[in-house]
Amino acid sequence: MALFLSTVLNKMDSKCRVSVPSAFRTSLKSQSFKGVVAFPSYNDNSIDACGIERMEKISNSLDSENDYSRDEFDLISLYFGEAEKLPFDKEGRIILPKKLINHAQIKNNVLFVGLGPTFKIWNPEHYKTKKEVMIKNAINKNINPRLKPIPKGM
Amino acid sequence: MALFLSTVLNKMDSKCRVSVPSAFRTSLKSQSFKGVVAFPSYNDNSIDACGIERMEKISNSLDSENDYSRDEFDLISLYFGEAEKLPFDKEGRIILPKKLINHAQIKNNVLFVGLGPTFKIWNPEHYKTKKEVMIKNAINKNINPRLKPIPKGM
DNA sequence: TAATATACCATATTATCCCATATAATCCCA
DNA sequence: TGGGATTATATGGGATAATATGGTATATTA
Repeated sequence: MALFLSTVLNKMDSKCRVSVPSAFRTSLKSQSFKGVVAFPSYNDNSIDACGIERMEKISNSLDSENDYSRDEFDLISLYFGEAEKLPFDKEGRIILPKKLINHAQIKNNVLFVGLGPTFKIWNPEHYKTKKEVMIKNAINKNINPRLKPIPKGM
Repeated sequence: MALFLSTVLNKMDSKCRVSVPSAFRTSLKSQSFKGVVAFPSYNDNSIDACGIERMEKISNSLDSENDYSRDEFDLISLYFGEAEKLPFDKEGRIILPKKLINHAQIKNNVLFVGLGPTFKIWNPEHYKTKKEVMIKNAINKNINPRLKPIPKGM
């Protein structure tokens, strides 16, 4: 499964094209669909994105035994309706649909932020704000910024 | 899993390249990504680093059953955004990104300090200070410098 | 035909490769 | 065990390739 790391700032042109960071493209190289799957985030004004494999896995899990609640099931279903397949062009760019641009209020600058199995696409200014809020919140609630997993076999 | 030991001092050149100590490279040899993953440390002005396997484990735990609260999840997400995949060149060097150089205030000298499953990259002068503080603190609190197994966390 | 989307080409910038060399570590055999 | 020979490592610089990004031409479709 793909692993997305780091933060990259790129530019969107007049045709709404943006280069997906080279490192992200490399992470996706082995997947069957050459591009990304993107949909509006429900938590904030950003775009969530990942490779097709992840969507296929989620799709399969919906179709077989799972312990999703009715509400969770409904929410996940919504994602599929709003998801877009965005293929790479020859230069490794995708075209951002108007809907997603509006949702994330993207102008010229586009920020790609790795989140492990997924990544987010932001208007950089909004990300800055969001980040500050997250850090402030963590300090307030005294959350230890320690990577707690390493669950087993580490 | 990799095991990083000992302390090595190397130099960063005008292109921000540094040799990763040969022993560290050997520890990483079996991993799929030929390089290191690095991110700013929250606790001090140093760079935390490890192999890709460790990040993959954490990433997988995010994407499957986990007991992270929403706040913890946000905070861990920040790690991925700030982490950088730094591949080895043919000579076993990595290129330190400006962001990390600034965070650790690295000039020419670069100190690699093994920490077991991870290692740290320091400006040697700052490490010296940090070390003195740690030792002083241990003496004050009368901590027994005995190595016991460390169950979890990093 | 107009409007839109896709493919194709050009280029500046940046990162990567490739080679050269000094130093340090290791080997190997007398 | 000593000490020269050999190999590995760290480091420097120039050549080469990849990336991001802009623009033009061709194809689609309304």
